[in-house]
Amino acid sequence: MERGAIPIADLSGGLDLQATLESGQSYCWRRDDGRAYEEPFATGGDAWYHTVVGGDVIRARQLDGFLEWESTTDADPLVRELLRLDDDLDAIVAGTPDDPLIDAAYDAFRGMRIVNDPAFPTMISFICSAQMRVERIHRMQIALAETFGEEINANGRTYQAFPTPERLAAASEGELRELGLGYRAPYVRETARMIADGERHPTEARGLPYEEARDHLTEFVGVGPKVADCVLLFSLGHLEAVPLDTWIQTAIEEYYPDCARGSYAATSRAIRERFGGEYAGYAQTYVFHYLRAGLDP
DNA sequence: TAGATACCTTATAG
DNA sequence: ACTATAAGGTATC
Repeated sequence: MERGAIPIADLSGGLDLQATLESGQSYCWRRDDGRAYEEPFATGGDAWYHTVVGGDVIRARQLDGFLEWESTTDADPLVRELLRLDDDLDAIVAGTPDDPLIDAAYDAFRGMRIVNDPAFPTMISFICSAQMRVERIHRMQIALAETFGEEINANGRTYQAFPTPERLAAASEGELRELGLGYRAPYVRETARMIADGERHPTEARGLPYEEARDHLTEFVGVGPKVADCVLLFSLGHLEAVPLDTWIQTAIEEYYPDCARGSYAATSRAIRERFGGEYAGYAQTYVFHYLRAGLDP
């Protein structure tokens, strides 16, 4: 295993690894201790987490001002990329419009970063997220990896990669339902098949203008505008995407009623503008986590 | 094109 | 114990 330590003092805006990984934006990392992410998130800010990317295992934890990592490869650049450590978070916060709710959320969890997860696992996990609680979404992804994922042995431990599109496409609907996916099972299967067959791929949305990118992603089965926004924000670098989930919808009614426009597309445009445009997704993720933690007055 | 409804499964509230 | 309700929505009509 190779190792490294990234000084957090060098990162604009700092880092809160636990908030980053346990705030419900990423389902690609697991705690080494096997603890499920509790609501709103588990205690223990110095826990080890691990993920598998491209056949390599990466472990990471935050301790004493450093982000420590261990990996089967030289993971320094990969860790920076996956956790968007080079985002100028101070500048992003400074550039966000003054707003009591956003300010409070930024103050509460400063250092939380938007993740940059691989596209396929992100798309599947957010298809699974429909009408689900965060902790259960995690368990579903773990079940998928343990059932259909390739095993990787590293440093005397076995890890499971997230399944390939081909493997999930080959699973039966019944097998997926047995893992607790419910009505999402055929969505996962069909979207996996579309990708495995090369009909289209989520990463094609990376270079498109935001709304075109969102429309592109909704071609996948089980992917509506909300899930598309999650994939754009947490995997494809569209930091202006603001997923309109139940928490944000409620916040719009309560704090930004003038942004409620009836349709998803129109409300999306209004709230993106209110949240500062280019980096509106950062504000969304902080507000989401803040509301879910029950910190709003 | 906007609006209503069904949908798996689990956890929690009453 | 038992029913109602809601959980990071989407597809269908």
